[in-house]
Amino acid sequence: MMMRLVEKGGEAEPNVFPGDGSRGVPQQRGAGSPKASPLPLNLWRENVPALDSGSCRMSKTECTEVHGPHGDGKAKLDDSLTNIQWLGRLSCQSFIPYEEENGGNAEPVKPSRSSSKDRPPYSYLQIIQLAINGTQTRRMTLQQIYTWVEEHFPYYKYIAKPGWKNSIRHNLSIHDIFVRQRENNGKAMYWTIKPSCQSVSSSSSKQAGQEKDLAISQQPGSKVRKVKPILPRMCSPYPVASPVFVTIPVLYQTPVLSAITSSSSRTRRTIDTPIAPKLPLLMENLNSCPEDKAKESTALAVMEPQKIVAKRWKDRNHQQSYTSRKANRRILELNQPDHITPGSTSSTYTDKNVMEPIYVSSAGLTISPFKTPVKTVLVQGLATSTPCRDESGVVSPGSMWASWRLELSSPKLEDSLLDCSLLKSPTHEPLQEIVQVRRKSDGGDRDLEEFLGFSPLREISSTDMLGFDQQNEGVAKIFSDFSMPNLEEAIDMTNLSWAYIYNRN
Amino acid sequence: MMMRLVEKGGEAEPNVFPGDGSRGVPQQRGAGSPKASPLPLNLWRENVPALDSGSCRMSKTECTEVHGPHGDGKAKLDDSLTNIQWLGRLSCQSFIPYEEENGGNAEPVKPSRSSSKDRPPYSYLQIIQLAINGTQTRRMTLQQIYTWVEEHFPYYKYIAKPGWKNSIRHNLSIHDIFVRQRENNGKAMYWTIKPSCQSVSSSSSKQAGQEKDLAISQQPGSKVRKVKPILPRMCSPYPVASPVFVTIPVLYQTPVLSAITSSSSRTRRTIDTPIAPKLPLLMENLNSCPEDKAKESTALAVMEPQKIVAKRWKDRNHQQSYTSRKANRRILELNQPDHITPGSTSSTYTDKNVMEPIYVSSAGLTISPFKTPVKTVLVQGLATSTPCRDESGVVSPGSMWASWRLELSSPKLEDSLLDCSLLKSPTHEPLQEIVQVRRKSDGGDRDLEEFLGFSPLREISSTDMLGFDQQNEGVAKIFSDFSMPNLEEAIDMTNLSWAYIYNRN
DNA sequence: AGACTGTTTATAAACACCGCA
DNA sequence: GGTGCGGTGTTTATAAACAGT
Ligand SMILES: [Mg+2]
Ligand SMILES: [Mg+2]
Repeated sequence: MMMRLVEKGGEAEPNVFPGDGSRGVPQQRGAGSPKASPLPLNLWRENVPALDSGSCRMSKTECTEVHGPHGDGKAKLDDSLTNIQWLGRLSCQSFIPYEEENGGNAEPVKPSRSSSKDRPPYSYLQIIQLAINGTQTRRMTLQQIYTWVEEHFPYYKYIAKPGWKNSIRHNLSIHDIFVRQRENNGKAMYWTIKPSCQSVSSSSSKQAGQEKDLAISQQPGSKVRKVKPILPRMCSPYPVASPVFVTIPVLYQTPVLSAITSSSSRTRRTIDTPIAPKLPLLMENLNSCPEDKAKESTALAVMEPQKIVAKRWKDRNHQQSYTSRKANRRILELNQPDHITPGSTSSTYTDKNVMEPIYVSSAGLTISPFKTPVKTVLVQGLATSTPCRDESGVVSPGSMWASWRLELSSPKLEDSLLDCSLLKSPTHEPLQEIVQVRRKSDGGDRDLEEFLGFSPLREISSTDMLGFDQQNEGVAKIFSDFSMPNLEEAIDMTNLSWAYIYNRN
Repeated sequence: MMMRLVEKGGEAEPNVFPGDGSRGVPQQRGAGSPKASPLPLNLWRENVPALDSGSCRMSKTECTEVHGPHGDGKAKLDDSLTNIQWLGRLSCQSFIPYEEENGGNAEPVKPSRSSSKDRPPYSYLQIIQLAINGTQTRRMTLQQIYTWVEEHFPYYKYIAKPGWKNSIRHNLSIHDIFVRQRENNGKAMYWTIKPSCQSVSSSSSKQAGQEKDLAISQQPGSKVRKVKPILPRMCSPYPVASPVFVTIPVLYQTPVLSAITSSSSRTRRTIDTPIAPKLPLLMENLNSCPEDKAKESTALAVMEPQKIVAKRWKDRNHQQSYTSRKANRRILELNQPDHITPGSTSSTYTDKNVMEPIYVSSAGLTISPFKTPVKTVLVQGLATSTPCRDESGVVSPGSMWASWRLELSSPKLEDSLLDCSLLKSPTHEPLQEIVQVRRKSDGGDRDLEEFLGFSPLREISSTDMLGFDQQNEGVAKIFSDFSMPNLEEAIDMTNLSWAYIYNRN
């Protein structure tokens, strides 16, 4: 009797991690009914496959629709004795008490938290962008995305429930920055990233669902599974960065759209959101990173969980709650200057031309797909080509996340060029960008640096184009559809440079 | 000891249905831990509050953050003995076997399936549109939306878990057709519907999650809770309709964007999606519905579940699977004509000027917020002012859904006027619309009619504006932001009429 | 300080469509 | 040619985290 596993839409089961010692050991299924407990017992599979094996009685014939790791969609109906895909079946899941995870007695099979089998701190949105941007052609089939993810994040290959592929497809579908394209002559469908959205969305990373088990684990007396280490959401989109050294430009902000948006003074979001002026890319002020370095690895910024940062801040400030508005504002003030009109002489943000590494997206554009205003954030710059301190053994909160630096092959720069001059507003005014640069080690920042353990990096982020309030993605849609130059028109960007941000008024 | 219920983000508990007999009867909590079972036991609360009471031992002090039905946000910390909000606590949920629900012994407290306490067959997207469009000003605060929903759909007031408010907010946020506006002078935030999207999305209704329990219930030997009666997704957006009598226009379809989209012949979606030409609203060819009727009640189309339709079709065609492509295509061909170029003489869809009721959105525009192409669908027209047959007692599949006709106060027509002339493409070509009209009782339709039990209604649906492939919403965003006339500029639409769809070529 | 409001992500699921065997 | 099935893509529901008001 062959029964089909409808679970997870017939998605493939995760693979067995090589050298895990768990190969062939069936996973436990808890106390419920063996196959179809009406209760979704767990949201995450255990970090350690086959951690507890013993009471799992899943019959092999129950899983006929599993296939291999880099499934080409052809491995079907493998019910031979060598089929061990079902080993990691999600319902065969152990319930490790929360304390046990943090407890001293390290179980032998349990990998360290900084192991690469941990869940990466990137959202699906980011992961897909990383995948697609990691290719030369900047396009990928769905299967290629699957493969890339599995190869770069073993978590999805070995640990995650098969539903992660559903999530990949879901994210491809709902995010408009991902556009389906059909191969010129062939039949294959490729997923691409809209040129106008060429940046990793960066709210690194998921703030949702990541700790849905935490509340449960905090219930007294309840034995709960582990919380997957996913970083909480950070505020700022952070582009897929290649380090570029520029002279820090003046921080200007132009009230370009005050007439268009005509928002009342209460709509803080519209008003405070920096408007993106047209950013001229000139050569004078840029020390481009050596091309080989840029090509060798495009590092992605790694951030610490907000809670860790907040806790440190809290500890340092004597029980000051990290939810304190004042503290938050203090941090944000460092990151996001007030609205500065061109005429105003805000001494805090006057121009200081210092050579500093700045991370920009390869396109030099960061169009946020989100409605929340782009904020500069406390980010540890990791994209420098200098080798980072190796955290051998000790798993500090900082190093835990530092291990998630991605080694990505740098995409061809010319592939990502955006001809910004074609971006026009309906009133035929050229779009503008504002680049925010957070200054370093200035006054109160020192506190922050010390408490953070690193120097907050300057950051460039261009925000909502033309300030369409919360609908900037619509702008991107339109203009990308109409005004975007062909990707085939390769333009050498390696010699482009950032100029001073200018105020066109 | 006061503990805060984090469940559902502190959302209010549902109220007790008046005359339910369940007032004051605590809900059951199953066998798990009383308050915080780590397992999300149920996705839906039982249809019948306090259906099984006995083992619930939830203490009153556990629920301090519940507030009243039409919560004004002020009813907090009501832990008096009169507080019975916790009666319906979601975890106090009974597990009624699937058969028991359909079984003969009707439990006294269980309402009939066609009761208004059943879950309405509308998605949140639709519900919110219904709510907002039901007001004169076409805007609502969040609380007003809550209240409207509770008043119009008792399910949400008495049955649904408090998470439904979260879903409302979620839907307001993710759907770009909902735009936040601040009151001119005041502080209140209002939710509005973008004028360019003035239609009820009408994929009536949810196809997701609606039957997530069905698969479980089909597991042999597993006792499962009931399946909430939510209609599966229909294909076609169907506008919030006021019946308007027009002469059926010619079915034209203009390949306006063939140059712009430049999609290969494989991208079926792009090619087959009708392009929306500019729709001139003239007076000659329209017999507007009497205003009083239109004002009295704007009915929404009620559709039958797709599965029911499909089953009937299947039964009628002797075991022909409803998944048969041929059958499906047969149906779809009736609904969606092939791409008709202006020059082509498609005799199937030539003009027949017959007076027929057509349901159009008050704005005369139906811009789909979806990527899937708009398809006309088998829809039972219920928006006529003639009283519909009352289904007293008997719950037929058809009448079950017919009971969900909404009695909505007709919104002011002048509020929804769209000045289409201002919709311009970036190439300054006026946008065009195509109106699809399905013809009635023509040839093969007779089969369909008979098997359906009603005459499929003609339907007007303009589709993707300018054919931005799957990104029409972006277009709407832009143009609504830039070119939409003020809503304050009231223009009398009651005398407007439909003209023949014309091909500007 | 806390409640309410709004945004984003994760996850599961239903289902349509399509290509292929 | 038909047909069934699996892969792909879209949409909805729900829960949750968390930021903003
Ligand atoms: Mg997409
Ligand atoms: Mg919205």
